[in-house]
Amino acid sequence: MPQLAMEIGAAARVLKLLGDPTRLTILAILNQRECCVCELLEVFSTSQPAISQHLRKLKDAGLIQEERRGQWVYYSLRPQSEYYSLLQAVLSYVPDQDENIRKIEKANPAVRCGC
Amino acid sequence: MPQLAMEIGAAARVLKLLGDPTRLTILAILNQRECCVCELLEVFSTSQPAISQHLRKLKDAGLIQEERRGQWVYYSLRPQSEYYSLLQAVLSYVPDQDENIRKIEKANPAVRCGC
DNA sequence: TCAGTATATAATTAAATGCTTATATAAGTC
DNA sequence: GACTTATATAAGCATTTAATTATATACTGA
Repeated sequence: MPQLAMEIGAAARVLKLLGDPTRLTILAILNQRECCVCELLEVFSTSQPAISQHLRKLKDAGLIQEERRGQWVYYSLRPQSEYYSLLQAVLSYVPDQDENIRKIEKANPAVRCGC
Repeated sequence: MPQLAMEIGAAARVLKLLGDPTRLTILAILNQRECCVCELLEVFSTSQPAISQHLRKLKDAGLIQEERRGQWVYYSLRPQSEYYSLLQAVLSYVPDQDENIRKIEKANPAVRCGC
């Protein structure tokens, strides 16, 4: 069902953000599970600053939110976003990220010591 | 309802095409009515080659199709596209283009003589 | 306070993007 | 065939984008 119509320029701006494979994958992952940066790093073969910069763009657009917990910063989707349902609609066309999440959980980078 | 999952890189490529305000508007217009290039030109304050170049990208991606009729080339959405339902989902969040279509019909550039 | 880990920011660069102008192609009219 | 209209293509250019490397900041724990 269509939502409230948004300005077309604003929609294009959001879609442009989604139109990058790294960002789209980040969003698809965050749609299944919040993650910190070092967890997302496990998924991509790119540098940490590159991921941080993508996250910043998504945050600036209000699509995601961050929450610091100790030394980690956890990112999650921001359901209050005006574009949340557009995002959900798009993500429903994207494959689930179980594989990538398995990769994250296997590496388990956010916990260094199991003592 | 989610469709068959598509490759995430392919989805990003399509979304990148949608992430331009001119192209997104073109698609929203074509979703309501087929148009030739000179009709689309009425809507945007940009050059004819710019519009043709956007149309070519959309055609290369299989999102639209062209049909020549005399000196005019009419463009329309391509429902057979693998991405048609993603496109429809996105367009449902975009305002209707009645205003732009009125502009086209008022100018009526594809017919020069009413005799 | 120092060392280590997590993350962000800044500066630089290469590549991609979208526009413009100029020109080519195609069809229609006389 | 010459002229006009519609559209496409090519070349050039300015801007944007996404990456990299280097560095700064924030937190943790000894």
